Amino acid sequence: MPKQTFFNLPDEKRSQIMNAAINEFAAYGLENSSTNRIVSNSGISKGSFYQYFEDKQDVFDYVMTMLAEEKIVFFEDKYPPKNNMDTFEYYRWLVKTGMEFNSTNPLLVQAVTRVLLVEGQYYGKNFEKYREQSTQAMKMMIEQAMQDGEMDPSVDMELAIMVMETWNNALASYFLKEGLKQDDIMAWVRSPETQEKIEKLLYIMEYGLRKTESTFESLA
Amino acid sequence: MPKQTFFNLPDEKRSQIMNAAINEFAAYGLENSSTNRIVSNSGISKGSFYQYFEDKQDVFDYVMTMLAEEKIVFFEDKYPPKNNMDTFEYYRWLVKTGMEFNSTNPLLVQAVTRVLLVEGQYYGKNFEKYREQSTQAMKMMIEQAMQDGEMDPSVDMELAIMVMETWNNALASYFLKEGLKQDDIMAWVRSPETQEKIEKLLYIMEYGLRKTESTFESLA
DNA sequence: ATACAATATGACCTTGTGGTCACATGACTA
DNA sequence: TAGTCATGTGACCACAAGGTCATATTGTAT
Repeated sequence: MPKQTFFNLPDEKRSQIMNAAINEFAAYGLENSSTNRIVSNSGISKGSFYQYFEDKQDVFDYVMTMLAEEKIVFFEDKYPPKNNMDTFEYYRWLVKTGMEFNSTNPLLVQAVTRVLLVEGQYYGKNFEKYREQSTQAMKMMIEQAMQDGEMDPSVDMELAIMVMETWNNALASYFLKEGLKQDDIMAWVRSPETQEKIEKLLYIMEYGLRKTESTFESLA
Repeated sequence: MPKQTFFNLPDEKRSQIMNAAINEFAAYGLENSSTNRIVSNSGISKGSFYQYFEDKQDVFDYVMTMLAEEKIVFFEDKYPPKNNMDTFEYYRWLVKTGMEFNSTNPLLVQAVTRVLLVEGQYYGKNFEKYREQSTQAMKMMIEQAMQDGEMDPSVDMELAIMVMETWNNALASYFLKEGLKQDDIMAWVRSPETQEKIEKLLYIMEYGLRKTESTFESLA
């Protein structure tokens, strides 16, 4: 956690510093980030930096906290369009709403994703609590789906989690790779083309690549 | 490419150097690797290093070349168990044989995977040719599957490639995360447990997570 | 044995890093 | 006005990085 001095700062200065940090982490990750650059890009002195934070890990932890808090606020007043949804339908809603959230602060998402996934910190000890939290949520969803007879029972829990984590990561990567090119990222996410792409991907997750009786019909 | 002096070296010394380099890249990636450590771990002097290589990118390029060459040699005398295989069956064979190859030199695989996927160099210019090569191979496989009516035609080419790349990466990550813990990695790959796990994963890729009429039966 | 080219060496260079600290500034109190 | 204390500052530190180069060593041909 940052020191008290940091929280005593005027809002504008605080967000200047955090913006510089987020930019740095998004561009360089945690290991290759430079406190010198963060300092010079946020217009504070080296000495001040160390009066606000313990070290750069401390800054990054706070970036993670910011993301978590913003996500909670964002989802607070979002509810699925209807009750008693099919689990897969619910997951589709989650994915789409998650993408809308990502659009509200893509750099923040990129910074965290880069460090957790790309730098592999996700499986380190520092982030165990976040990981367990998200795994737990997926577990509940999968159990629900199995109870309701929606999910193939020959797929065991461990495997199902791996599959869903894989898709979550793939979707996040897709969002960052394509989305960050756009001028208006939210418009891009909401466009019929992107929506159909997501639908199709999730359709493949549900029904697989192989041709069977049931076949995807454009939902556009 | 390394300089001629490097290829003049006795075999043992050459492989000492390359082993040190592979260990370094596997542990630290390319950006965070240290020529100083490579030098001291391979028992040569700093000066010699720069008489063999331009810089560390040069070393890594050669690591890539080694992997490609070893892979070609390995696959040279491996043929699918039967002709006229279903494309998905062929892909399953490819994945399993690929895992056997990975077991023959897991550190080399880890070094390259770490830099390409984890460090994101895969999408940079340096590796365009490797990427296009593998994309091309997948494209051919998918086209074949579509022609034969095996693959869902509502899945367009771009999407199918993304799905298969996603699974290739996920399988590679799984192999590195679990396999490197094992004493005898080849035995682990060939064990019925691992084989069934792969079968199940590929089954999900084919048929999806949702419960339908056809359901996975243990193949053990 | 001599001469010459190829190879090997590590001290040294610059640059950037994370981190410290003696001091300057400024706001608030007595 | 004088004193106090939180905040701000940048020169400075030790260290590791990638890379260079004058010199030492080795191998080979005559």
